[in-house]
Amino acid sequence: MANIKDVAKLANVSVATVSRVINNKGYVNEETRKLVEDAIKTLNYIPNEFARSLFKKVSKTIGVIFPHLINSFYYNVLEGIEEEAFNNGYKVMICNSHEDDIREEEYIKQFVKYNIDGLITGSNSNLLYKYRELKIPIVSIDRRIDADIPSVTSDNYGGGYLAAEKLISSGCKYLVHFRGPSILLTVQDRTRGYDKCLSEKGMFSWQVDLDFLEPDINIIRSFLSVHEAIDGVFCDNDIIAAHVISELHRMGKRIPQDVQIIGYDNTYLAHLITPKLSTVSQRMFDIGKEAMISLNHLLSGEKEFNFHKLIPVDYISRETTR
Amino acid sequence: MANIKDVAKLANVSVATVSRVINNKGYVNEETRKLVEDAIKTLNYIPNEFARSLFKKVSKTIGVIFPHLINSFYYNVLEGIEEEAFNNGYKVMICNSHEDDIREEEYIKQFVKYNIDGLITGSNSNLLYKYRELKIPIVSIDRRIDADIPSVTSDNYGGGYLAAEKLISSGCKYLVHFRGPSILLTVQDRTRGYDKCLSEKGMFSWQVDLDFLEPDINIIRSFLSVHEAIDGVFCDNDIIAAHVISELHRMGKRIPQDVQIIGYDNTYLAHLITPKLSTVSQRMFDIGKEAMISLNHLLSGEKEFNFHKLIPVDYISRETTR
DNA sequence: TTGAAAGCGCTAACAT
DNA sequence: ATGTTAGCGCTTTCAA
Repeated sequence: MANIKDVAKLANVSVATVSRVINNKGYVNEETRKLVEDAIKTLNYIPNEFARSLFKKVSKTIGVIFPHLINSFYYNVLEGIEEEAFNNGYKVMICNSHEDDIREEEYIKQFVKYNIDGLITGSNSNLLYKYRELKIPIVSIDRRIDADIPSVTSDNYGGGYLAAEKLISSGCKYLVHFRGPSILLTVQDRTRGYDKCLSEKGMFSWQVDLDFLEPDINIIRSFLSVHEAIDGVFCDNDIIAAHVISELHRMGKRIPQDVQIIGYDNTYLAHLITPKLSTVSQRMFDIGKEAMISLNHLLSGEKEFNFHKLIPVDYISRETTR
Repeated sequence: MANIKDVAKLANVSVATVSRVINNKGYVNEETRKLVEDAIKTLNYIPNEFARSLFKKVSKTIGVIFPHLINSFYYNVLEGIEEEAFNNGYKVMICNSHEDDIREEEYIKQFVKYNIDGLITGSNSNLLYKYRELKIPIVSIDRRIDADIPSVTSDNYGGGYLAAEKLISSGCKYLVHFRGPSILLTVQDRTRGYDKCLSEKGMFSWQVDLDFLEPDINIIRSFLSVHEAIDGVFCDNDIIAAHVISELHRMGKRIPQDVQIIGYDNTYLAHLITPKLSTVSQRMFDIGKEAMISLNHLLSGEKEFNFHKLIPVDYISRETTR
């Protein structure tokens, strides 16, 4: 692998000149530039980023901390981050914390070793103080850690509100919210939005906690059998909604005539099941992209931007609502 | 951020000694070691990996090239890679090529800038010669690039064979294979395995190409309406299988009495739809893990290992087969 | 057992 | 417009 000295020798100039050419900085004669560029080409020279970073103390790398990858939300967000990072010359180093603080700390150490310039975190941990020690710009996803740390959040409150509104305006009287684990902030926000709309309309709804990935079908079944009158269901993801639908089928209910259902996430599941699922869609790619845009602002010293971005959700009307 | 000099000063030793301590290399008195370790702790010192890499010419980083992230196969594999990499002190830098050669080349450049130690590629591009120029160990996923490049492949041939065998042994006579795009190697392999079993049993099957993510329902519908006798269907993923099932429902066919169906991938979709889908399951996490294990062998100079790993598939029997 | 010093590849004063 | 050189933080010979 050729280095800057080799190039300088071949082009018959000093390393400083080569440096000027590759960084497009300082005066350099057009002819010498040509000479250097030719040398670079023939030697297939690519500057060593380590040497550069060692001096400049920036790495053009950002770290991303996520609790999992196996979850459509995170890898879609990751795509958005990666896209925007790439366009700005940043590399992405991923940390999969597995919700494990020890592991996350280990990763944070890696991050300082590699001098990452910035951090995007979607972790649920309480390692904020560790993040701060890094003394680098941080952006938080789906959670407002602190007023001075920019965040990008999906409008969960709005999503909950929207779902309630749709259900009520299309005539539902007896509602249930099959939600995710209520320890999660996102779930709490959706519940608040949902409840807000309910109280505005003077309505009531049951709330049932379920696991996101493997919801307990027996809970759904027994709830539905006890509450025969239910005619409106809001589910915190499409998986739960799919289970509810198959349960209602078993019970001989017609959808959407007897019961209307709204899911969340608009996964491919939504248009696969019969009837096709009406659902609230999160703009995951945008969330990632916006997070990286915020980070970029921080990185370039810009202070005037929307510090706490709320990414809207979209309601996708299909066949499970009237 | 403290550096090695600060530590040396505080411990009243030379930087060389500190280096010996942090690398556990060379002679160092137990007492001095204690001194140094204390200094490291009080200063919260973490060695700068750039300076280290600059000298040692290894980065403890590997690159991963994937065509997408938005695809359960890739992010599950990524989890496996990440897990094993982390356990061996390697960081993962991801490259999302978007099936775009230009973009992939750009990333390869990034990789050399950062001196990555090894590469795992799941790309479908023809940039092998570019990879080779990197002069670093490479492992290929789901594709055997070349005899001298270790690969980790899911047993697609076996999966196809297995599906045919199950269908035939449970009495199917008129078969169809709704497969993915036949340009894909994985699809070709499954088809070969499937056909092999068929020819052994003296049977025949139709082959229909479909898109993996958004299969054209009209193609499925028209095929099924023309070929009324079909009683066995092998689908190259669960999404296609789900569409086939809803189509068969529409036609008034009973599953599995009239028609039996086998999917592929064992996504959560499989146990969500009614009836629950019998399917072929790929060990995605293992594929990633094994790829990193192979890379690790290469990285540590070991030459004696299984160069071309075939990861078995599992048949998951559910309600769409007899 | 420890320290001094050269050097990894690059950048940026400073000098010319 | 170009070259000389110190130094980024670390590792490793070599000498003591």
